[in-house]
Amino acid sequence: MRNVVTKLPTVEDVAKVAGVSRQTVSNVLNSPGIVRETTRKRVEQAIDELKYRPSAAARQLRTRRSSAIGVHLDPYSGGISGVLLDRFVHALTERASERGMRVCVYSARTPEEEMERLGALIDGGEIDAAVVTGTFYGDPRTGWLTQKNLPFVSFGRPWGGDDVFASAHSWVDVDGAVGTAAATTWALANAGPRVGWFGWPSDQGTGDDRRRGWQEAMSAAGASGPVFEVADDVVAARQLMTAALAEDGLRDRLDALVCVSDSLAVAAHLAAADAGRQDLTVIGFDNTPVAEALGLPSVEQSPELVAAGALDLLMGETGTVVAPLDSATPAEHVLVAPRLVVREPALHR
Amino acid sequence: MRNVVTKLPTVEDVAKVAGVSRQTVSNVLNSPGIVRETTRKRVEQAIDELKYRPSAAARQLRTRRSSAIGVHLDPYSGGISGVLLDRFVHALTERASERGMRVCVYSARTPEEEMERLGALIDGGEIDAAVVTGTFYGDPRTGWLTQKNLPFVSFGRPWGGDDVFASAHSWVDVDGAVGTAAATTWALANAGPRVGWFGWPSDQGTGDDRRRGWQEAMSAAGASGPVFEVADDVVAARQLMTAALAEDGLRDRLDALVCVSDSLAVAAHLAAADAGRQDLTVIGFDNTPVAEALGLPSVEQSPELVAAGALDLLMGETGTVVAPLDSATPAEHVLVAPRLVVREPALHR
DNA sequence: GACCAAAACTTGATCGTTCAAATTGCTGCT
DNA sequence: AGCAGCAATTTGAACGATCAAGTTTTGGTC
Repeated sequence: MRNVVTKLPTVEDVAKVAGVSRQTVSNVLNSPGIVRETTRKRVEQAIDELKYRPSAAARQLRTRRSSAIGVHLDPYSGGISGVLLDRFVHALTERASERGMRVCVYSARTPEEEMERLGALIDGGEIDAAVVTGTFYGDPRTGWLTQKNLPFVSFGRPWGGDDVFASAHSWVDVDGAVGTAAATTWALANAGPRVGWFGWPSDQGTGDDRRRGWQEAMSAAGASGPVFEVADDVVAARQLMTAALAEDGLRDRLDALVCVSDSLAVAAHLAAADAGRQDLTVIGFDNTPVAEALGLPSVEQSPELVAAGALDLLMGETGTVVAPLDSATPAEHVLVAPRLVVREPALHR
Repeated sequence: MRNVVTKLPTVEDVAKVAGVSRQTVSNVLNSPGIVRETTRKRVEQAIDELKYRPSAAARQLRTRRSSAIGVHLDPYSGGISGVLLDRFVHALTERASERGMRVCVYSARTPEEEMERLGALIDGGEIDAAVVTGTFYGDPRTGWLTQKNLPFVSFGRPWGGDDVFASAHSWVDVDGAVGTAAATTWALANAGPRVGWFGWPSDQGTGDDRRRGWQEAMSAAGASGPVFEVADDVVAARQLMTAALAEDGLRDRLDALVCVSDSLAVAAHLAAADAGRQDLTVIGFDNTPVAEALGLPSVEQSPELVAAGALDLLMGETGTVVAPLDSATPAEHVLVAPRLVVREPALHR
């Protein structure tokens, strides 16, 4: 087979074969409704015959739409939490391609570098919208994007705003408090009344939100339990928990631990096993492969739902193009309720 | 601040400000060498002043290059192994943007669907090259891509070809055998002579390659050990290993286990602990967060090196554009040597 | 059959860049 | 001075699609 690099067919070529004009071919592709049935069939056949595919670049140049969404890949932190974002990116890619959109990923080590990268993508017309992840207290990116007038959604609430629901931009997030509340309620029912909290130091964000869920569920049940705080590091967390179980004689006065992350849950589980309390109910958050492997129950964030929500906000529930920013329509929000994945504790007795 | 959507500046605008022609501006951007120093400075200043950024679409239309690389995101399998590919995608994105390339990800559930997606990207001129991951025995994608005449690299050898090094396409891979050999040698020196293999059923690919490393290191040392095989599933693997340790009275006749994956290593570690052999040296493969969390030694694949290798093959060691396919230059290969990450076994006594 | 409105289709212009070819300016040599 | 040769710069055309504004066809009504 000769490997001839023939010129790719264009609308013009298709038009010639189908005996119509350029524009009619274009219409068959973009607004089939306005083309007569018989003509459409003829054009479609010509398209198949020539194996025609529209040139993305030409279309993009003319329409000023790229049909691409930019997504930041957070720096690989070497920990457990990265898995969640990867699932999110994955789901976003699948949903996006179902709606005729592509996903363009980029990386940056700092918010400043990220804005530089994003700026090039935006001004170069390479993306129609962006999804920013991991928003934090005082995040400069959201304001910058708003000012740039680019449609975007953040995965993560705008923490620290005066009124979260009056936020100027759209966001999707997981309702952490609902997740930890579910975990706490389940623990109270299945393990006993003495349910502790194992979390991060106060951060005005995700961590506090999750802790609130535990707190409220405990109050509602008229119960109370100890609180431990440590950074998201397995080794440090394990040491802390080992010490705590030993020192306070806490070993036998604890029925369960609700944890802010799977990292801490793993640490707590290992520390408990060291102390001869393999039976201690430890519940994680994120449902990462680690929790699965160890058989620990964990709160599942459903990044797939988050991704779908992000696209709905950008494109409307059924739309096929990114809706332009319109200061009239207010920003919207999606809060996904997570779900507790219960695992068989018998597995690791 | 009024939110005026002013027309973005074009080469023409820059040219006017700098008092030169379109083409000279273009030259400053693409071949600065042929522009006189003083002129270049003037143009660069005009660019800064207007905050000009070239339109990706227009450039792409004219040059027939998109400066984008397509990468498949494998379906999220819910397991541990996905982490490795995510690190690879991540590293690829970073390296690519250093070389002025973007990364466009896409997803597909089957090879057929993948070829469909890729076909649209290729014919639409959206990507200049592709990276395919997870090649398997009899993979239809590589031949198809070769026929499509698109530059590509596979992460993973063309398993099952007659002569791997005569392969028609470029690939990058990790030398699994070197990794397991290192693990085995280390185990022989630090744990004892009775080192077993815990792997997958024969697959004519990755798994067999890794087993070979263990086999050869054992032979070289004049040692031998038991072999266990099971699919990559923590629960099933744990059951099998628990049974094995009990039945054969193997419990006290084993010094270490070299495993084909971290999943199996975790399973083996848990089974060993159940049997009162917390001290059993268990070595994993992939160095995922799970191994890190449990403090298990593991073979690190360095997906960062793999990504760099893939780009070198596509663009040359220093190039800034994808080299066109040239049947004269033979396909090339990069084999990355993995590295054993030793962890403190004392941690989890 | 004449007329009109709506539907169906066509034509010229345009998006912003780079290629190819033409032009201008400069240097050194005879 | 004349001119070759090279460096620096400019000009017209093209990439392949869609938009906006035209023209033709269709079908219904009297």
